[in-house]
Amino acid sequence: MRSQHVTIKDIANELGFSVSTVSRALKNHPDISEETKRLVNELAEHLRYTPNPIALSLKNRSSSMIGVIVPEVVHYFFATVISGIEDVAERNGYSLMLMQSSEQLSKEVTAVANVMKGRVDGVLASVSKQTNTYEHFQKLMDEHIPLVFFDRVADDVDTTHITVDDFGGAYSATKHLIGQGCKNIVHFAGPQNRKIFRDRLNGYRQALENNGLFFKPELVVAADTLDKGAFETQRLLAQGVVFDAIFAVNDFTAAGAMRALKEAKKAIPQDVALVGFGDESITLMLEPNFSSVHQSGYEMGQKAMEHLLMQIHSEDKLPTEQVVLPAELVIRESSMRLS
Amino acid sequence: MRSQHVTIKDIANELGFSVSTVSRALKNHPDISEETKRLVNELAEHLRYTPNPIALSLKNRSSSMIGVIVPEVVHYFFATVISGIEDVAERNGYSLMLMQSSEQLSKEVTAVANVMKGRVDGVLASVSKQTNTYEHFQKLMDEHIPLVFFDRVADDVDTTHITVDDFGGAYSATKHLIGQGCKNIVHFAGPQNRKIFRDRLNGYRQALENNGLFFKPELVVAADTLDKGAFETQRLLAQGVVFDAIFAVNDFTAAGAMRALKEAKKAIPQDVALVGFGDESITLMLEPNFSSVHQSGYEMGQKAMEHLLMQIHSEDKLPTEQVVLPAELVIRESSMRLS
DNA sequence: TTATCGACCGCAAACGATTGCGAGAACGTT
DNA sequence: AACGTTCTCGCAATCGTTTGCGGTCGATAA
Repeated sequence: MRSQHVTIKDIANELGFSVSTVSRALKNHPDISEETKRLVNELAEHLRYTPNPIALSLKNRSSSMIGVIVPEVVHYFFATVISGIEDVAERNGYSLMLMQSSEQLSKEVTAVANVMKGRVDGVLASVSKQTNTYEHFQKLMDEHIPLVFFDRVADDVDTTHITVDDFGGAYSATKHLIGQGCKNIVHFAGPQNRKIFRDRLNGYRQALENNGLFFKPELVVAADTLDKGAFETQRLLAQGVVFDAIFAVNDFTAAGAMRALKEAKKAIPQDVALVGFGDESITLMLEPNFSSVHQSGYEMGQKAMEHLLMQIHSEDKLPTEQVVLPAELVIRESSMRLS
Repeated sequence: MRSQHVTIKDIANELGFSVSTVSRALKNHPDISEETKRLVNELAEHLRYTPNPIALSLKNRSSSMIGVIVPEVVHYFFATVISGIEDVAERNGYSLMLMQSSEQLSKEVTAVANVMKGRVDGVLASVSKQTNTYEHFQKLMDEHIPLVFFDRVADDVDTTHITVDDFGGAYSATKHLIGQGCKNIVHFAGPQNRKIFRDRLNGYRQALENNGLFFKPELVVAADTLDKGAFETQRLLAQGVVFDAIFAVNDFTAAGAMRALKEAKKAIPQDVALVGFGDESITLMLEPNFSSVHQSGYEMGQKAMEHLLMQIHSEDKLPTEQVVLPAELVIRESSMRLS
């Protein structure tokens, strides 16, 4: 059961004009007399006429819809990005078509196919952890559908990327810990097939080497969840590995580490200082509040949408840009050893 | 710059058939010879023809799009709901058009207006905290656009609601605290213009009265954020109000209360037991882990979408349903006084 | 030979809106 | 009186697809 929308034709019939006259009257076209415009506009108002956007889409070959493909909506960071996208889109008269890949390549491919049928004017995407081929995105490019990647980018596809300065954020976090007198800094690292996680590791490493410390492979541990963070921290302590700081690839891992440290009666930050990445809300919920590298998903979403709009509105292909948003270290109790 | 999609007409011209023949051939219509079908399908495949969904929308007066209106995407609960909606929608060939009201009535009205122009086949909505009039939703109903509310429902609008058993959840949380020996249970309550918050308060009250305790208005405090939870807890302590448990309307408020209690050196749960609502991830991140009423947003999203699909596919208006999902208390350290 | 009948395919309208072009009326200009 | 203008408005094509109705052609039956 669908609603019966009032159309231009309804107005035309009622008034005895042709649809073209009504259309022009509504757009204030000079060819139409004031009297006719008045009649048409009054009736349109009375009938609550609104133009059918689907018909307009067909005519104009543009839908005012933006396809958004994210790995998971439930990740706080992605949720903030979506929020930023939505705000800019809404302000510019665009709507969002949301699809999630659930970190699966197959669903990502489906989503891209969906989007390629011509439903959308452009696409914003962040690739799934599973993605190792970029053909589907390349097809999008081949069809000349504007595409902008954010956060998790497809390195091979030649289009605009919006990322945060993972390297710089990791660098300043590590440097900060060194400044606090830490000598043996553990890094809980994420999967190295993703550039963002490699960058964080590299930033950590570079900061060590630039500040008179050695990079010790045994202090780099694969851990990117709360449970792994707790488990690996316990393991390090049990194995008697000497360390006085932990820089975690994300806040959940840091939270896990904190739990294990507390259980082992280690003082934070005196025995072990702690810095996370992401500056999620839990940094303020745990005690001590812990330091983290702030990355604004909201801002990323805004920037991504703005760049996409520029591409959509431009006549010819714009040069691709690599936008890197600053990642700012927020220092809190968990890493303040000096006063 | 838009892509040049291949259309049925392209195939028709290439092969020298009319568009009608091509259309029928693609749909395996009996009027078309096998030979023609083969030619058409081969060329369609070769040209990677995909039907233009916008043209189909216009023709069929249905867009296969569902409008989703939520207060905030960044709330974990809503993110899980969206995830549930998306899964069911995707499985049924529907796409999501996402809009957020940012808890503002004005943006909610805009979103509804957007959706009413005929872009969508149905709407799923959860109303903003600010919303106190339901005219905009009523208009949707008047236009016969299928509408299902979830979580925060508009009581006045006669349509299907999907909620969790807020009353039951609050009841069992409170009863549990009483069972643990608590005599003076504080309730941090949400805005009472929302039914869900009223229900939680009522569940709390009913549990008290059914279990031999008096309902004391001074123990009900308006607080629904982390900061307010912390602040009001401090205030209660400072004013010397006697209480041995807190049941908070959501987990963030509970987290705030926990912080204030820790600062005041109150033992949890010995001095004050604590139960939240929502079972968000922080319940496991804080120490002690705190009890909470679990509500499955994912399931709610699925149910909402399923009910909406039923309405969309039905010829005539279905009777409205009030679906109440169970809210299950998850007991953790923060409220286990007896062993 | 003619009527009948499948088999196969095209015309055109329709969905709702836009727009180039042309047409009719009224008016003024030589 | 003949012509040119200006003001208003309608026709019809277009966007991509579907579908009722009709038309053509060859074959078979009468």
